[in-house]
Order: sequence, then C-alpha cells, then structure tokens
Amino acid sequence: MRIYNTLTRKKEELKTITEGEVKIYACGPTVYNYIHIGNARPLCVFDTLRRYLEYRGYKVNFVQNFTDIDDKIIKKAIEENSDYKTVSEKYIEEFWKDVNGMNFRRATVHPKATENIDEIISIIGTLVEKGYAYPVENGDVYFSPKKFKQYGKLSHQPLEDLEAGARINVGELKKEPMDFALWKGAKPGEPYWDSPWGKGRPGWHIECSAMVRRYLGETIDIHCGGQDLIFPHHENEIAQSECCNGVPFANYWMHNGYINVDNVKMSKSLGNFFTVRDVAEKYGYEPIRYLMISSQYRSPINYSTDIIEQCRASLQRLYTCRDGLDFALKNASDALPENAEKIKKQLNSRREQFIEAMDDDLNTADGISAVFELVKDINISVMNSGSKELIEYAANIFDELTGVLGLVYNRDKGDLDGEIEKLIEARQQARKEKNWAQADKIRDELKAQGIVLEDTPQGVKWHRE
RNA sequence: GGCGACAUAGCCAAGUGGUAAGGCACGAGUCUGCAAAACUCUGAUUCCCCAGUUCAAAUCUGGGUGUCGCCUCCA
Repeated sequence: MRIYNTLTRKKEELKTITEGEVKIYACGPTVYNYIHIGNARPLCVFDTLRRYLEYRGYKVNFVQNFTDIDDKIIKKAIEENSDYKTVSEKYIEEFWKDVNGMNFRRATVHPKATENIDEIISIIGTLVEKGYAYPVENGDVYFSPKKFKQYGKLSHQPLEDLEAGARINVGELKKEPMDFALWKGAKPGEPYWDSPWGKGRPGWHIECSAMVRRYLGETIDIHCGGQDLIFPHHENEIAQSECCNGVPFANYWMHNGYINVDNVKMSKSLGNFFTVRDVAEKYGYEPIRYLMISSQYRSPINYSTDIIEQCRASLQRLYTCRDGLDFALKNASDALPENAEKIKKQLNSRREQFIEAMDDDLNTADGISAVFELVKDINISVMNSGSKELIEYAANIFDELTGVLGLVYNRDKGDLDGEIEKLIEARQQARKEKNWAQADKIRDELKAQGIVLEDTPQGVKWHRE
C-alpha cells in the first residue's frame, strides 16, 4: 500500500517496523462537546484505514486518545457549574453513541490523558534533564523548540518563519515566543496533579507523546490526524518525543482535509458547525459516513444539505442491491448457469479494482466506484440468475468490500409485523381481482408508513424508506 | 509576509503524458395494470484562462485569474 506522507510530501510504499503489523496513533477528540461533522472526518477516514489494513492482513494496533483535561474542558465545567471529570465523562459517553451510529470500530485502546499523568511526568522529567525544557517559578514547564534542530520538519517551515506569529501572552513566563507548555502550574480552583514542579496539569501536546510511547512504543508506523494539527500539535509531539527518546517518532504522517460549510472552514469559533447527531437525526448516520469517504481523504469536502441528500440517494442503490440479493436467494436453486465461471471472474475483477484503488493512498472514491460497478454486474448477471451459488458468491464479495468501507451497515433486515403482512396480502388479492384502485390505495397507505412495495415476478418485495 | 491545497458535466467526484471512471439529479426507451427497482440510450469535442514542451497534455513547464486552508484554540 502506498501512503502520502506529510513528512516527505510524497506517496511512499508502506513499510512497517514489524512485518505484518502496523502501529497507528490517531489524535482523538477533546471531550467538551458533542462531536461535529468535522470531527467525524478523521474518525471515519482512519477507521477505514484501519479496516483496510486489517483486510490486507495486517495486525493493527490502533490507539486513539481522549483529551479529557484541558482549558476548554475546564471552561465548560465552569459554565455548567460542574467539574472537569463530569464534563469529560459525559461527552465520552455521548461520543460512543455517535461512534456506534457511524459504525466506527473501537480502537485497540482508547486511553485518556488523565490516566497517563505518570508517563507524562516521566517524559517531561527527561526533557528537563536533557536541557530541552525548563521549569519556571509559577510551576509551568516549557519546551524550547530552538534546541531541536529538526523543528519544523513536518510543517516544512523554518523556525524563524514560525516565530513570526508567536506571542508571549501576559502572565506567561516562557523565555522565547515559540516555547510551549509541557506542564501548566495549577491556578486556584483548577484541577491538578502533583509533579516535581508542583501541582499542575499537562499541556496539550505532551499527552500524545506520552500515550504513544506507553501504548505503542518509541517509534510508531503511522500517526494521523486533521491537517490543522500539523502545526503546532504534531510538530511539537515530534520535538518532545524525539528529544526525549532519541529515535524517530513516527515513520508516516497522514492528515485528512477539512469539512467546509458554504465553502468556509467549519469551526466552533465561527459557530457554523453541525454536530454529527443533528445531521444524523435528519438524514441518518450512514450518509455522513458515505460523504466522508466519497472523496479522497486529503481533499476538502464542502458540506450542504443537498450533498448529504445525494449521499443518501447513492446509498439507496447499494441497499437495494443487497436487499435484492437476499430476496433473490429465497427463490434460488442449485442450478448453475453455463457462464457462471465467467460471471465469477467478472465479480472478482471488481475486488481487484477495489484493492488497487485502496492501495493507492486509500482512494476510497475509486473504491466506492468499484463497488458500484460490482452492483451493476450483480444487477445484470446475478440478480436474475436464480443460482443460489452465484447469488451467495456475489453477496460475499459485496459484503466484503462494503465492510471494508464500513458501509451498508444500517440495512433493515427486520421482519414485517402481522398487520402490514395482512395489508400486503389484501393488496395481492385486490391485484388478482384487478381492483387497481384498492391495490394502489393500500400501497399508498404503506408508503405513508415508510414501507415501499415493489411487485416482481417472484412476489412482493419491500423495503423501508 | 512565509507555507500549502484546490479549480473536471446541473450537483458530488476519480483520473497525473495516450485520447474523459463512478454516483446523484434530468430526459427518452424497455419492463410493469400503474408504479417501484433494474436495464439500455442520451449528456463535458472537453477538463478556469493564456503561452510553451511533446507525435500526443485534464495530466508536464511558465504566466495569469479565482476559491480555500495553515502560520493563533480548532479534526
């Protein structure tokens, strides 16, 4: 598989540290609110990456953290007249609801910053010892990027240029504008942990360095996150970890593009954001997932209601096909068509097409189009073949590919209740008697209840809207 | 000011040197009692503009124009 590496700005063949295994760290949410669709994109892209790597036979160790202590959480706690732990726990719980809705698989581990204070303190201690960091009298500890010669290698900016935008805020005791906090001395009323530098809490960047090392080791294969994390967050992680451990931090860096709304960046500060659950309530979760992987993960996506509706319509074609296979199976026999081998070969070629696309830097857009071409093949050659073997063969490939993409998971396989079955029966009777008015009336009634009927030579087929 | 991304049919979106995938929407047809679904056909003589390289460019080079992002909390 080839991956675009932000570090080298090139697509590179993935060579893992241990053959057959991949260690991935993905920056997770700061839990102070419901996740918005912008948060959903990296979750979705890297969930798909993880699924694909496993599909290709890798053992994937996938770590995704929770930032459960930081300024925003403390602020929220004050607003809600609560404490940081109540806030973070609440939004972690809400996070899981959206995760389930979006069909994200659980990571191997979901560590929390506050569960890793010892590791954080240990790394800060080493950095102070080695002279990369310094404590100041209010209990803060700062890191000096100037001491790390490779600082700027990820964002490809020389330190001097980055310095131009840096500021020392009032009350900060750091020596240089670029210095950033590893540890923040506790202010009155703030949550704190004991440390060699006094009571305080970790800075934002250090937690990831700590959790990477503890759960994955000093060097990992892939580190991922949103493009906006390249600087300063990921740049700082590299500096902390490489200065502390003396070995490369991550071999590949993957960064997803943004979600824009009306062509401008969606952000909490602009207030133009949609939470995942707001969109899901109206359109369902799955169209969001579809949207996220309908274009290459590095390009920006513009969100609008038109687009999410298009996604829902596209998805419908996949559902119809998959439901059709189940329906066709009911009337299938053991007879195998003469050209069965040729059809199987054709179906297999769609799998190859899919893999080729996904191998090229996770080109999910092309991956989806392979699935749609598979659907077309199925509709033409499999659906009406009446061959049990062929239908099952096609269904397996369909499930395999959509499973890697995490799609077609909300398919309604439920049965109809007796009332509705009776209505369908009554309609069939009316049709038999050529009482079209009555038949259409029942069909409309069911439609109003979200049950869509289709008359086929094999009987009545239905699906929920 | 520094760094970067993007510009392909009504909409979404692949394609990075060999003559424009796929999806949605629209229209026509086949099928159907009518539908629905499915299938078939139609749709960019053309890939923001200009110039260049080449037998050949949406794809490479140079120059424009436009949109967006990072450099500050942010996925």
